[in-house]
Amino acid sequence: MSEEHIEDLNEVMKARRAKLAKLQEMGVNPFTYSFDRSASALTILEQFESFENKTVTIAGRIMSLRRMGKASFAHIMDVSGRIQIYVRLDRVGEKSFAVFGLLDIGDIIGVKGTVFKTHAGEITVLADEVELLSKNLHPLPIVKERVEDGRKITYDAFADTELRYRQRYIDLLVNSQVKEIFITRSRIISAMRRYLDERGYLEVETPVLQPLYGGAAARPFTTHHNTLDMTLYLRIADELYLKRLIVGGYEGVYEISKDFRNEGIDRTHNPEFTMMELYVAYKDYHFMMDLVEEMVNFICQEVLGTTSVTYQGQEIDFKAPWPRLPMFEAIRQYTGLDLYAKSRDELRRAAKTLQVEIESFWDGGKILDEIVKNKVEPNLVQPTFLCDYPVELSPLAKRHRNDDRLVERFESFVAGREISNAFSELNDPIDQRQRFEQQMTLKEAGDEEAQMLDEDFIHALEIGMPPTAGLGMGIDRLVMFLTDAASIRDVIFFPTMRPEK
RNA sequence: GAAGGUGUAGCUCAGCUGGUAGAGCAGCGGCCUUUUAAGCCGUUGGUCGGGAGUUCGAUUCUCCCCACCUUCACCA
Repeated sequence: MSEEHIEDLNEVMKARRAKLAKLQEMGVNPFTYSFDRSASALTILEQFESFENKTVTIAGRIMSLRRMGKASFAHIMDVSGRIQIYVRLDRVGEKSFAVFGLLDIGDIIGVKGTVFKTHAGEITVLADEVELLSKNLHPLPIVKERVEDGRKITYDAFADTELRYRQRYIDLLVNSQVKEIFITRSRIISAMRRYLDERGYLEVETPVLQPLYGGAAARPFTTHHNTLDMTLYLRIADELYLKRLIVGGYEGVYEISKDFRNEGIDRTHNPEFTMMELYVAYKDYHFMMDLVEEMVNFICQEVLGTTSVTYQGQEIDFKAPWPRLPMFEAIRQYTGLDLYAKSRDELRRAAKTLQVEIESFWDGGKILDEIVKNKVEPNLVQPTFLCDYPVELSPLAKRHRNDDRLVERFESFVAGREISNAFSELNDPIDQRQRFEQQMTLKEAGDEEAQMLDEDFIHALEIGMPPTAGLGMGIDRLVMFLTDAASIRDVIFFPTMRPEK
């Protein structure tokens, strides 16, 4: 603060500081300690009849200011909303009115006054006392709104996406719908917790820093521990640790946490994102499909009061049950080709026919995955379970009870995007070792996302894991669907950005 | 990683084929005691993302760099 160069500040900021100095000369502390409130803006607006002509104390940030000589109107905003205040010289006295004259949009104030309705019909607090609580020194974007024919028209919206993400605190202040999105996000997560807690699942925490990463196909972030002098990875998934807890005797555990994947950024991917993983003993993937449907329905009802939403112009209904579409049937349906039990070369030809680009080192599973990604997934607009994946794609999933080529796995899709991934967990340690070894082969062949062999995890399986169903659900994407957000950055407070130079 | 787009006052934007910048809002001064995108009068404010080049002269043309957006690639 002492290093601040006043001469570098622009005119507006200089004016703010001049006012700050003036206020201090007048004996006003511009950064106070606390303030007792008796009501929020919203409760006064909603319960006007019981507040009319009563005294209230409220606090909030000045968001608009209309001075008219010896009287002023302003809107102040607290977490619940905005309410107008009316400050008159003859009511607050000369000193207070002079202090009020030095206030700006962006200042945080406390007001004691009487609730009434103006001639124009707006519920307003007629101030008896106004107290500055925190001075604004950097001007806020001024966003003005007008209601015409019931529609809200916004003038000079704070719309620069880069600034909105970098300075989210401003975005939250001036774009009211942004605050709503994040409140909805919170409610979604808390509804999910409630659903899981009510069913007796135990919320747990497992390591973020891991000597071996696993549980998903992804490139990790690497870091280093000084004292141990060892490389550690930021987790790409919780899976292998949560399954160790099932081995340890818990019968239902879940974790809601950040995972980190060192990959591209676009509107559905952020390097750190929130994942919910759940493992339930003695259950299989059929149980997990039922659970996903039911849990998402529960969340929709709790948060939105309905299961149908509009996402980017598309009507989507989460109402259970969702279709359960075996992968090879889906491929038949959307490409006309039957790719079941085809050789790698046959799959290559199919990819070529379908104009799906593939890499030379890919095995049959990976080629299939690419075909599904391009030809099937975009069609899955309404919530759908795509199930029964080829075994090569799922090194941690259990073989299908009726088909050795497949695993008991499903992913759920909405608007062409995956929101969950689950399977009957592989608990045969011998099979698991072979799958890991196959992954190692892929890794050597150049697949950077192939998984690493985790001896301790196999050791755990050798101790014995009950049959278990496991689930991973991307929270950010779920939030996107329920808030109609086009970009993952709209549902993450502080998305990863390059630093400003 | 590739292609395209954008970057001008605190905010939202305008600036045609090069002549060193404008508007509205905000700010500042004045008038105004039920206004509300308050109004009226006056006024301040910009290394035109950064750097280099071409030119008598660059916000405008060229090149490099930076950030963001979109699409693709990659990725759940």
